[in-house]
Amino acid sequence: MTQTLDTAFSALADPTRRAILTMLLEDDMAVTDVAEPFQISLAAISKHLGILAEAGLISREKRGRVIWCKLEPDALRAASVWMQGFGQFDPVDLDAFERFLETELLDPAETMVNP
Amino acid sequence: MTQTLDTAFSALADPTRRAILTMLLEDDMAVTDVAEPFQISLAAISKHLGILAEAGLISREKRGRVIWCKLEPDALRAASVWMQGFGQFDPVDLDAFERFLETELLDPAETMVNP
DNA sequence: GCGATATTCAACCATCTGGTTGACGGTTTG
DNA sequence: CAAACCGTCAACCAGATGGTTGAATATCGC
Repeated sequence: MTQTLDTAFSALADPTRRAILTMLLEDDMAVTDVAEPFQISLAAISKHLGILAEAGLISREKRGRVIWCKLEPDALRAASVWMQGFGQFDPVDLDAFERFLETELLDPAETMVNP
Repeated sequence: MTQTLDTAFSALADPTRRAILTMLLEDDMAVTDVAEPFQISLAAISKHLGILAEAGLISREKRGRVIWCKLEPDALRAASVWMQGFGQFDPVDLDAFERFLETELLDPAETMVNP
């Protein structure tokens, strides 16, 4: 449990990785396609995906020479449950979240540095 | 927003800091008292509290020579909202969380390494 | 089989992180 | 006032992190 929270939260602490998760929310993607909107090297993206997979936030499946990345929200649930214990949050404002996602999806690399 | 998530998630990524937050859930505490159950130095705890405060997760107020630390769950809300966007989580199992808290509160330092 | 494509591996680098210790500045108390 | 207490600061250290480049490993299409 503690281990799960460690890896989950530290995986989520990086804006590039959060942007990747947001992209995967739309659809499964190949590594190269995940890397496309970012300015960093493919190898760096590959490392990020490794960290996300290690944290259980995504899974990777090789089909042919392409590796497909898939969102795996179970690890997020653990972290979410932990956080819900603090404070009686208002029911989640999903409209606000949708608006946030829209801007985020325009250009993940952009919103990463410029909220 | 992105900045908030960065600092909030990376603050939450450390088990010592999560343990501190859990302790503060019970009541406000002085720095020395926060440090008591841990084996690390007071200075290290002071740094952790600085990081938590920077992330907006706690606030600190000096009264006399004692600094009181108080849980400030607003920053958690932002992170929680972000996470809720992923996956249709089941309604939070608060009973499970209470059980978790009970074990956690027995000895924060212990549960940190030994879930 | 060969060249192109998809992805990782390995080595390296700069910077951040979490910890230590010792000195220091306020505040309380005797 | 002096001694004790509360907490931070500064300097330092080992190890993690996020990035790079170049070589290596599969797999595909011709």
